Amino acid sequence: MAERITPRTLKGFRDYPPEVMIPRERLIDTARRVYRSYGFSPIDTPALEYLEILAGKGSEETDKQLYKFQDHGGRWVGLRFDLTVPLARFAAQHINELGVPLKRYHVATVWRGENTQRGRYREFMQCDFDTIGTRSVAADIETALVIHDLLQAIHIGPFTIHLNNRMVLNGLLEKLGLAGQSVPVLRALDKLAKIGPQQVAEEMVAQAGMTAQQAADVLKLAAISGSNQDVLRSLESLVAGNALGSEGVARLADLLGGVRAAGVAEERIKLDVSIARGLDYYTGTVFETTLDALPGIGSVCSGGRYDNLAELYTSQQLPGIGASLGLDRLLAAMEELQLIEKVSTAAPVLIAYFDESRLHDYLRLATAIRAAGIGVELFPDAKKLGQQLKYADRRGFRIALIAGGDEFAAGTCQVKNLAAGTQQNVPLDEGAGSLIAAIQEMLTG
RNA sequence: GUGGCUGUAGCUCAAUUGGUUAGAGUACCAGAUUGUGGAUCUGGGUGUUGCCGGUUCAAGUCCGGUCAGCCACCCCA
Repeated sequence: MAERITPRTLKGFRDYPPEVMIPRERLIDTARRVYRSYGFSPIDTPALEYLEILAGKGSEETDKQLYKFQDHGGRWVGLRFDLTVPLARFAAQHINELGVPLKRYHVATVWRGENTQRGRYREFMQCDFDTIGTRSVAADIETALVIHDLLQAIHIGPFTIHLNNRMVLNGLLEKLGLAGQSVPVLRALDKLAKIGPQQVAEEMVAQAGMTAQQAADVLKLAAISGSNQDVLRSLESLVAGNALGSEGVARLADLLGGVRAAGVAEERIKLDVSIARGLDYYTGTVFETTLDALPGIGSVCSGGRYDNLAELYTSQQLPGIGASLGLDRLLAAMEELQLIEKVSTAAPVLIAYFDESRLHDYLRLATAIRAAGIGVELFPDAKKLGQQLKYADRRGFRIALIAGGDEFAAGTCQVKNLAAGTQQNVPLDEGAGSLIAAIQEMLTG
């Protein structure tokens, strides 16, 4: 016997069986539909890019996580680790043909060679949407609305979109004479919920070179709470006299007003000065979205505004705003909330292969039902009916069609509702119209 | 990248602490009136105890390595 190769997957890489893939695709479809409804258009870019494009950001961490190698022509190449860098390159290369604003969405796989943990894999999918080429707060509002509609569309229950604006913090830092220290400050601030104000203050003193008083002043910002209007008022007085900070507060007010005008319920939106997002390229509005039922899993949709997306690749100024749906997290949440039905068939109807001499009749039936836009599977073997029904049940089919000699003689077909256990005899008329109507009624009812 | 925990059937777990042929539930397959599933009954073990090596008369059990998973740190563009 030949030596066998052990079937296995790489660390951090996953197989997706049907019952995982079906809800996954459904979620992605919903995201695409919502993105499109706002005029975002799909793009795609190569998985593999010149290493210099990907490594352009130059941070050590990036470099460590990047999958890189020499291709057959000796070129140094790497797998994309997010969709933002490819977008920047794409925009720099094509913006003159496409014009602004450029509204695109991109659903694609990315790779990071980082250490794995629950929910952190080396290959995963991102679902980004961005608006490039405008500073208008209208784009910020629209981004919030897309997040809102998306979460609404997946029926996952109440959620909260947390809003902040980097300009507020940067304005405050300017006022305190700490301009330029926003990166270490944000990094420390981001840990607030985890390690508490005391340790955050210590880290700020140690990492950002702040005095204890300055750290306390910054933490004062993070401690602001109350209704959105209360927060706005507190922020106004905190950054009073600083142009940047005041603009940030004004933009938050505009964003809030716009979202409200578009009909979003008040409780869906929360000004939250404590959210920072770890990413240091955000310069204005930042978003995080949590599920009220599962705050512990963190943000399921995050993003923000950046000043200059493509500065590494072009002299053209390309401001933008966008966000990314946390697909894996969202699916984990749906699983935990038991919103995912265990289904491993993509078609709702199974035709039992009952009578071997009737194969052509079954095929004609299937064709007619498919033509009506309904997915049908014909069981491939003329096994015992009980087994076929068991198969239908296990896979999660909704309806089984049963037709044998008796039915064909009477010119009918049995339509069986598998969940309810009920069934009815439907005449097989020309074009199977009655049958299709019965199926449709059963599927919607 | 650092440190810790774990790895037995598809899944959840057992195996008297090193003792001889690795078990149970569930799932799966076949059958129980060759036309009706989710129930019941019968039969079937489907496993290189993750992998490689070491210690020992004897290893699922102890040791080392490796691979994988989980947790914390780091980081998360």
